[in-house]
Order: sequence, then structure tokens, then C-alpha cells
Amino acid sequence: MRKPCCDKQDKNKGAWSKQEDQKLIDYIRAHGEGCWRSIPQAAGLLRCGKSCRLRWINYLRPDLKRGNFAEDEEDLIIKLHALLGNRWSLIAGRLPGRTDNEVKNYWNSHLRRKLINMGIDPNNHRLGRRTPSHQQHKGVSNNSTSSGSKSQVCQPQQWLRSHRDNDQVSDMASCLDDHTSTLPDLNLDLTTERVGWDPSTKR
DNA sequence: AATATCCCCAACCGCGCTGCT
DNA sequence: TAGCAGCGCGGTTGGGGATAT
Repeated sequence: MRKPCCDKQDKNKGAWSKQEDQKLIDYIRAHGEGCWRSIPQAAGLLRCGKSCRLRWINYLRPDLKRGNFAEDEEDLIIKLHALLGNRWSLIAGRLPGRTDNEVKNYWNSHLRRKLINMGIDPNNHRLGRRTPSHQQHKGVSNNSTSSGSKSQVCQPQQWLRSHRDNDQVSDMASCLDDHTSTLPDLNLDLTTERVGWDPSTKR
């Protein structure tokens, strides 16, 4: 039986207060990240280290962008999801200022539905049965989102269709390489290092 | 105006991975 | 090599605001 990450009794749960946020920010500014297990006690917080880490990474980090996703960010998420699947941390690593949690939430609440409305299976990015392929370019017209997607919106099925029997990521990456000639800023060095994020602060 | 339902997103949970002893 | 500790990841939950009835 695995030990719990911390002694949960006498620990706060749920939403963070401003005072708690400030304590965590002050502590990390003064001492930097790392050793999350010891941070709560050192910072005077009644939280487990895991909770502190999540709060910092997903909400308090100064380099977070927050706010609505731009069209090119949506586009990139769809492309990377087609390539990587639910590897949210890898996908978020290609989106400066975005967190894995944010990307995951955005996918589940917006992009999944968007692809479904376009007749694309969001799980494998292949065409569904309902919408004939020749209608895909018009598919955005029944898009329920308000992003106003135009024809520039990613059509992952176009390049996936011709490689549908190939599940190897490396081969998929080469497909994406071809496809992303129109996206010169798409860095396909698929490591977990965050753009603009000091790797020395990571383990 | 009151109530019900939907939707978003912050936070939690459990597991896997890695490094250390 | 095995066991442990700590961190990171992905799936899931639930609170609360927005919208519909």
C-alpha cells in the first residue's frame, strides 16, 4: 500500500485564499522552487507539497499567459494532440505561458467539441462517418464556438488520412514535419522543457 | 425572480517514473 | 536488486458562475 503524499489531516483543502497565495509566492521568490514536500512547512502553509506545486505551476507562476487561447494556439494544440495524444505536458511545453492543466481543460471543454462538430473523431483525429470529407472545409460553419475559425484552421485529417495505418510517433512526426512547413515556429523538439522556463529550476 | 441545468476550470487523486541508498 | 521518497503526469471531481426555463 502506497503511503499518502502527506498527512492530510490538519491540512487545508479546496480553493486557495489570497493569503495562502501570497505566502507561497513570497517563499518561492525568496528561495526558488524545489523540494515541494518541505515548502508548506517552511512557508507556513497548511497544505501538502503537491498542492503547493500545483498552485504555483497552474496559477501563480509569473510567466503564465492566461486568458483566451489564440487561434494559432488552438491550431497548434490540435496538431500536437494528433501527434502525441493526451500528453498534455508535452503539448503545453510547446505553448509558452500555458500549463498542461489549462491545455487539458481547454481541449476537453472547447476543442473536442469543435472537432466533433467538424466531423472529426477527437480521439484519433480521423474523419467520422457523419460528415462527408468534401464538406470538411465548410464544417466550421456549424462550429458552436465563437472563435470565428476560418479556412486556416488546422485540418489534421488531411495529413493523417494518408498515414492512417501508421501509429508510430516518429513517423507521425515526419508527417507533421511536412505539414508544418507552414508553421515555421513549431519546434518539434518534443521535450518536456517549457519554453522560456529555466530548466535549472527543474529536477 | 426563482429554480434548474449547463459549463468551465481550479484542485484533487492515484499511479508511474526516476534517483538515491 | 529492492525498497523508498519525491516529483510529475493524466484523469476526474466539484464548486461556482452563466445561461435557460
